[in-house]
Amino acid sequence: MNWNKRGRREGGYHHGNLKEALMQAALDLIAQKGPAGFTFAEAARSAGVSPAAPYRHFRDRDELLASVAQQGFEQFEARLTAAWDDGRPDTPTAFQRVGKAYLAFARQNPAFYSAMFESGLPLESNPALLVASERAFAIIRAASERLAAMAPPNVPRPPALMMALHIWSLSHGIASLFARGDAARRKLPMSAEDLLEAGVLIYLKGLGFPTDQRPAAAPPR
Amino acid sequence: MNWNKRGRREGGYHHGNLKEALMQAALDLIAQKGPAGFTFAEAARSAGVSPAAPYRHFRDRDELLASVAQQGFEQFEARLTAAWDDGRPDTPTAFQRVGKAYLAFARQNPAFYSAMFESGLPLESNPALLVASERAFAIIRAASERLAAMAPPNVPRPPALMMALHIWSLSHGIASLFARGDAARRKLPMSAEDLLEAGVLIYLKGLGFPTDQRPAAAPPR
DNA sequence: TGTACATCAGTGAACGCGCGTTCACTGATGTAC
DNA sequence: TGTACATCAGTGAACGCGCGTTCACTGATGTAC
Repeated sequence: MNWNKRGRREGGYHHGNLKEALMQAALDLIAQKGPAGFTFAEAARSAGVSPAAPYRHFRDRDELLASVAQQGFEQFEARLTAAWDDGRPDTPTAFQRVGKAYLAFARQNPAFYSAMFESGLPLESNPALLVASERAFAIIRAASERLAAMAPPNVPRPPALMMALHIWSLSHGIASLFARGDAARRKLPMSAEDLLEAGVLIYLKGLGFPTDQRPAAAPPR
Repeated sequence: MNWNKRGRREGGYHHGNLKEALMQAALDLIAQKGPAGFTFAEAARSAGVSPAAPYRHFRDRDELLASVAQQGFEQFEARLTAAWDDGRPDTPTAFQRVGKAYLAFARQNPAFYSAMFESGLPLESNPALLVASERAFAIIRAASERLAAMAPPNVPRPPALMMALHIWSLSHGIASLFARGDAARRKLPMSAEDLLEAGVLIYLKGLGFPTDQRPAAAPPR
């Protein structure tokens, strides 16, 4: 196969890697000009193929965009999973790390982020996209389950799903407003990470968790 | 002036209301097809004028989009102000009502919402837009100030700016994920309003506010 | 191991279309006197 | 009150352009035997 690292073919008739190359091209174009600013034809051009070639791999522009968004969710899930690290070294530390990973992803992958959350793709008509998105959320939910299980005995055990939705929403709001990687980012008198960490700490305190989140013993499996 | 309620002129040479009519047309088109899916030419057509007419009022498509976003922020501010109602009948009630108004705006005005937050307009190059956006945020901030002033004497008084940023982010996250008025809305096993209210209550509890937020006396002016 | 052949993944030319933009123009409106 | 005139806010025709899409085609690849 004669294609190089950038996904540009070098001379052969067959590209060999066109689907990936088109998605990468779309991503680059989204990064430059927003989700609105990429066209099928331009993606083909920047992958070095004729304008008819993409039709072998995607029905239309929207299908390409949906593939990009789906790949984004998969990478997002992988990042969250890595950040969670199955709750090591302790649940509260790992929990906060997941939130940081959320912000880091938004900051480092603005094109993915807007394809995933701001491209207007309807989730109903993209079941694969919905599944990928739910898998990413499942990481936050699993982390919340583990944290909820750690609630002190004297307080009512918080519903993990609600916790997860609150944390997701807070992270998403901060990411969208203050930690986005593009020109629409709003200025903030502190780091987005600090804002999120403080918010999560206050929220957990409100649920009855002790202020010092470091447990004496290892968290329950 | 011979133009009717829909902003369509009825026969005269001069439209008389074209600027407003173009913004309304853009809003309708955004509602139908997302911020990406409207063109200068189409806005002109649906306002009933020639494709050259918009140039008398807007330099280009982006300037029209920015005007729409700015008008959106102004209406948003008005809604938040009305919801806040200067803290009546009491600060905590009014505070929660502001959050609800955030969600209601997102739900009822998806076109404005996406023009304001998801159109990728850089805030740096649109000072008027930034100002309009900050005015809307100022309502949340003023409400937070008043609430922070009500903190019980035995707890450290919370920084109102941080509070405002947390509430804004949480509201924005919930609105963007679960209360949007378009097809990208995610399903939720409860109402977005309930999710937000619960989140705010837990957050305020974490700051040391009493669980029952109704004060015995009227809040301080 | 070679060969014939089916299939895959691309080409490139062509098309109709709508967009953005410019231009000289003109009808309507407002105002100075 | 009338009139002349400047200005405003539109027209409509024209243009070049790039996009989406189709089509018959063809080079490359894989596989049956």
